[in-house]
Amino acid sequence: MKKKTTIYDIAKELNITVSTVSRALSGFPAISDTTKKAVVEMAKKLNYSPNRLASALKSGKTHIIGVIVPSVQAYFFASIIHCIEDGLKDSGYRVIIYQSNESVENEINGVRTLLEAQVDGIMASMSLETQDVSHFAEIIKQNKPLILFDRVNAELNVPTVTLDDYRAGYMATQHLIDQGYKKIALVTTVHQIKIFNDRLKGYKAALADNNLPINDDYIVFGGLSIKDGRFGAGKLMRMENKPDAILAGDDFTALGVIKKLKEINETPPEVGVIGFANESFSAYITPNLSTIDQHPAQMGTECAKMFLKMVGQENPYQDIQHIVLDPTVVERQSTGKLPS
Amino acid sequence: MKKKTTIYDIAKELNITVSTVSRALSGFPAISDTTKKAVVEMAKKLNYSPNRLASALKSGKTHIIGVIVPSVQAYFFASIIHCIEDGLKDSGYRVIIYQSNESVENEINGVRTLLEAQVDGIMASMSLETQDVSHFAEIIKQNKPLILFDRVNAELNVPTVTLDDYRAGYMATQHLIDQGYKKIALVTTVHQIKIFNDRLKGYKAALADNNLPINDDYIVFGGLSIKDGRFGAGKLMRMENKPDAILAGDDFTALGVIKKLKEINETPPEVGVIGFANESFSAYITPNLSTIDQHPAQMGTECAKMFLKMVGQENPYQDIQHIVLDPTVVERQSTGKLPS
DNA sequence: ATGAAAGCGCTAACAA
DNA sequence: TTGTTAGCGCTTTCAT
Repeated sequence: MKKKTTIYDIAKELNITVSTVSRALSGFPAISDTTKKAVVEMAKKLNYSPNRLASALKSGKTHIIGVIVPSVQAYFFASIIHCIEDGLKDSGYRVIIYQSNESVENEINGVRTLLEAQVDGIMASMSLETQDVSHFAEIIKQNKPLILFDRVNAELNVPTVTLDDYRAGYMATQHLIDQGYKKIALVTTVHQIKIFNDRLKGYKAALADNNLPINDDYIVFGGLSIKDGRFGAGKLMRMENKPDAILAGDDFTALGVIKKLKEINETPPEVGVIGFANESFSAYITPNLSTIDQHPAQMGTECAKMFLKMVGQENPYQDIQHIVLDPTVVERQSTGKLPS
Repeated sequence: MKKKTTIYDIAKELNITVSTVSRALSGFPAISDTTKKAVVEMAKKLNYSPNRLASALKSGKTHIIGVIVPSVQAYFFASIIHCIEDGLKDSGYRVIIYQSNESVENEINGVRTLLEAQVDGIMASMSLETQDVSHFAEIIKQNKPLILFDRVNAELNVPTVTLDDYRAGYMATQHLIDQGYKKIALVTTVHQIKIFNDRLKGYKAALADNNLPINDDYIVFGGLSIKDGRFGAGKLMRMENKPDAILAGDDFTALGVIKKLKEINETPPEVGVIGFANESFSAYITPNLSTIDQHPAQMGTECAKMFLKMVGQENPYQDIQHIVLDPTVVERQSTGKLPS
């Protein structure tokens, strides 16, 4: 393997010094056009490719930002990442993705790995398991931008981009009520994550505002997955006073609920079902799934904008903003109750 | 922002030299247990975090490998990545993901970015647009491992992990024939990608082997997406002598086909539909979609293994292997033709 | 407009 | 077992 070309090779070839080459290559103003042109040409001729590692080591800036998400397999997170990349690419920032797979341990590892890789900032959405957030504190201590999105934590005093989850829970419940459902159950996660708590509050508030009783037996705490959805629906529908609609913690859970309901011949919209996230499949299943759109694209864009703002100031945390997006109800067949 | 702790700080504190610290931290054998323990303790006390950049610059190894995929939103690619990560993590390699979004330009950018970031190797699945592959040649020139998977290119003399796509095309077609369909159409991509050509050959071979005519009008060349599926199905079903089954280029396309067929009251399995990739939604749509499983998990695992083997040898390309996996038919409702 | 030189944090060959 | 020292490839301050 022949040695890679460095700025030294270019300098030697042109009988100038590395500093000149460095400046010519990085668009430094005080450089003659002749020199600049010669350098650029020689660089191309020698097939020069800069070593970002070296420049990062010296400058302390890698122009790489790390994004930690539970999983990239969810369309929701994939979309956010896509928009973060998009919003950042013009500024020369690259994104590297780290998946926590809903495990705190992986998440801690992720923060460490990214920090050791000297990323210029981190954006994260927490795993379901995460309670203690001290691993994130290290990022702040290093004075690097940390932005939390969707699954955030109030303890950490950092900028956030979230959905108004209280409203989301409220709207989903209200939608079911508007459609004529009266006995509305909730299948959600046991984990103490703010957004799920907020949704729960929204759910309860909507019931209360409509003078409907809050039945604790109607609230199933479990996981969020197709399997959990099946389980939750099964449990609910075996009750004596069974619900006539189910609000599921996310679309995967809602999918499990629907599958179960179909099996026991309570096919939606007979029993109403609504999910969260507007996952890509939700429009295609039968009956297709009503859901709450959480606007991942907008969320990603806002994260990117916020990051750019933070790196622009000497103290990234001098002005901590919290952006809250409005949820939207996506009305489909699964909540289209017919008048009885 | 207070300065970060370096090995110099640890050395000074302990009155030893940086080399000792470096050795103690990296598990060098010839070091006394006392020193090692003291160093590790002091490192923890000073909240030391290594700067991988510096060590990478010096050693020439970043222990990061880059993966280029068309898009992470497809479950197929997300699964591959997941298994690559899994297969590599015990060896201390980290994965960074670059999405080409099916554009050559992005792909070229991706190779450059990853190379400049000094990754230790690259795994890639090519974009639909890619014809010229010279950007990949640079990786080989640098003598870094390059592994191509799924969407590969024969020009590049590198290890590959692929599905037997000829067989996949053949099996899908044979399955439709076995189910009683006789007039089988194909909706595929215009792009000259090997795997799609192979499938086309398999499709034709299966028809020929069953003494069924090959009707060129039954082969629609377009894109691969829900929209393209709708379009292809529409075009096919408007024909005078319309097909009784459609083989779609991937599951997204198949989904579009199904939607169109339902609209025009030719709901599968009346007209048979089969896709490729076993995307996550295919089991949940109605009718649920028969498809070809391409074993992404195995593909990812093989990529990881191959990489580890390649980095272990002084010349990574001394023994170029091509791993070919066997496709599996996943039989579901969309091809469940009833005897007429 | 260009050059000289120090140094980012770490590793590793050579010495002791 | 530990220390000395020379870089890895680049940026940047201070001269010129």
